[in-house]
Amino acid sequence: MTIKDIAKNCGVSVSTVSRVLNSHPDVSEEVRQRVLEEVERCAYIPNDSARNLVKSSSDAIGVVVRGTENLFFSRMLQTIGDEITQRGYAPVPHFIDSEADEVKAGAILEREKKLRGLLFLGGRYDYVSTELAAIRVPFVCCSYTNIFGTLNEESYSSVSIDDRLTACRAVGELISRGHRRIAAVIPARSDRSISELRYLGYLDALMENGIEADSALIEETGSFDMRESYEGVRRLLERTEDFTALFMISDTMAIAGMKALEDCGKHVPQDVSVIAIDGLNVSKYISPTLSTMVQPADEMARESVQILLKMLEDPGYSRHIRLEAVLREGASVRNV
Amino acid sequence: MTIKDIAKNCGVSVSTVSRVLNSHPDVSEEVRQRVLEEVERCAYIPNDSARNLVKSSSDAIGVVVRGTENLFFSRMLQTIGDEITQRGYAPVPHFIDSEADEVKAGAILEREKKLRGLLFLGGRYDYVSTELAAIRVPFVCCSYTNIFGTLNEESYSSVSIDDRLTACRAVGELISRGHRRIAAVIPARSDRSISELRYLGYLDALMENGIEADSALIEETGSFDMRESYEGVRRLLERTEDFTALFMISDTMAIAGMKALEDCGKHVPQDVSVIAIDGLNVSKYISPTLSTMVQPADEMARESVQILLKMLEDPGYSRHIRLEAVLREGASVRNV
DNA sequence: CTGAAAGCGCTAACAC
DNA sequence: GTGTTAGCGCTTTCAG
Repeated sequence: MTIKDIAKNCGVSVSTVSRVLNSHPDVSEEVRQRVLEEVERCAYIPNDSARNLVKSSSDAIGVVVRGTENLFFSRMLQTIGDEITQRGYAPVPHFIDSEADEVKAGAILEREKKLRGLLFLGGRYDYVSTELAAIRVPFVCCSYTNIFGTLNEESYSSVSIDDRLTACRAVGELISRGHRRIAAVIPARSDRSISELRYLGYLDALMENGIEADSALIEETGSFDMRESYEGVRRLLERTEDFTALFMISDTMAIAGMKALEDCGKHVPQDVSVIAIDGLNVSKYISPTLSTMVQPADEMARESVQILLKMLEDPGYSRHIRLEAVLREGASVRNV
Repeated sequence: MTIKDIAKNCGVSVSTVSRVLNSHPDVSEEVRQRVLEEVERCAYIPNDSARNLVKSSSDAIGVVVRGTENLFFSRMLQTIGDEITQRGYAPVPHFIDSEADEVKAGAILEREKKLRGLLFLGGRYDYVSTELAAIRVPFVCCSYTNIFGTLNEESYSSVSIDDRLTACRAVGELISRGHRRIAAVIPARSDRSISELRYLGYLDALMENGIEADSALIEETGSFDMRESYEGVRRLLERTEDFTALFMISDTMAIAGMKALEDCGKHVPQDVSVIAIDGLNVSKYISPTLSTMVQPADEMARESVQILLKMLEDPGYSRHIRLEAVLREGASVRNV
């Protein structure tokens, strides 16, 4: 069933059917009705590949979301979609695996949908410019930066929190509450990515306050997985109990970590204070509620779209914005 | 940059380039190398729309995932993808909003990617056959059923738990532990969907055990949202404290509900026992751990793929499988 | 082994 | 208002 069949069945030409399908004005009401009925009757659906192929441009903006389990991203996607629509463009969301190559996915999407621009929700922190050659439209890295890469700053935009600074503030909060022995459970010390950045922020805070980092207080987990976080905290506890606070680099890790503490007889926050980064919704509904640095998801989403649209108008425009994560105080931290 | 440009730059024809790109054997090694280098140099990416358009068939199986925030689905998608790949087909995942029309999305995807079959992860429970006319390939409803609809059983397959029975078992568990006053907080009593089914299961359990349903113990929330669940439980508590157990129809709702109980001074499970359905990972990491009926995600995923593949081989084949959800005991239920 | 050419289904000039 | 037609970028016969 193609547009030809519909045309034939209605006794009109394909262009007329095409006009009806695309709500062009130059069609008599009578013909429009006839075509619409036939389309309905046949449950005809236009072939999108053919449409995209012939279209020379569009008002489409691709949104590549990396990691389908990331609640943080799916929430932002909502705002981004609304914002794009409201500005007269059409969002084209595309989910990929958290291990997948977002640049490649973006490049394919760009050609397929004739995109005007791209928004990446999550991606690598270490692009080099040659691999970005495949992307020929303006793009914004949303919620991450290219701090470990060598990209020319003018060639793209980014909107995110300052991960290192935020981690530093989180740990600083613990220190200001009197904690000195602060453990950290992290996926990796040097993944050239978010884990490394937040770990560096942890070190910064210690340094700033004249506290010596103790490697016995640092445990690596290999991933952001809850099970691994749980086990990481248990390993930490087996090695030493000599700490009063625990810094976790994500909310989900913190939730699993708190459970490990409880299971080992350590009460939060009486025995151990816990602080994290992200500000997920669920963190408000656990006991005790988690103290966490909230990423301004909505603002991040809106800023990203705004910047991208400005890049479309004005080639050469680019911005790198660091938004502030603010502490949402829960009940997981106490003064010592 | 199209296949033509590559061909021209290499001094060969487009068909030769196409052959190289699709790893056909009939190309001299020398030419293959030349083409590959040029492709690399130009960061050329074939246009997928054009490919899909010209392709007459494929080994692609569409997986329409409804609801991007559903952790349960993203976990199943992994297994489904692996299983499809292993069987020699190619999974084409496609995420849509939880409010979106999965049938339409599936139909579009089917034509665009020339799918052999479709797998729906989440969808409406009340299809009528006319709206399914748009789908011309075998499909399996995964994790839900068409119990409120009028679809011909032979025209499709489904794999899911028996929601009503599972709810009945969950509440039955509470009753067997001595509870008689059992409250329920649900999105809706009659949404022709999962909420209604699980609510009916709740009523079944009461009925079977000669307990009269008390509408004062039932609170509707309007959605599965955590905030709404939290507020629902608070409303319930304001109205009555005369219950010893609480049935929540999903894990996330239960987590928020437990928080509401705690915030109102009700300890779980000392004052109120809580049980739910789903078996999310996170439910193992909250305090107290949640007692919940676990949906066999992996088995569901694998069965779905298996059935779909059989439907491809044997048109006319169809199955409707109800898998069993098993209780994962947490610490949220006590005997009274 | 390689090239020429016929479409895949659709849109958008361009005629009438 | 409506029809005709030239591609969009690619794969795939069919010749050579």
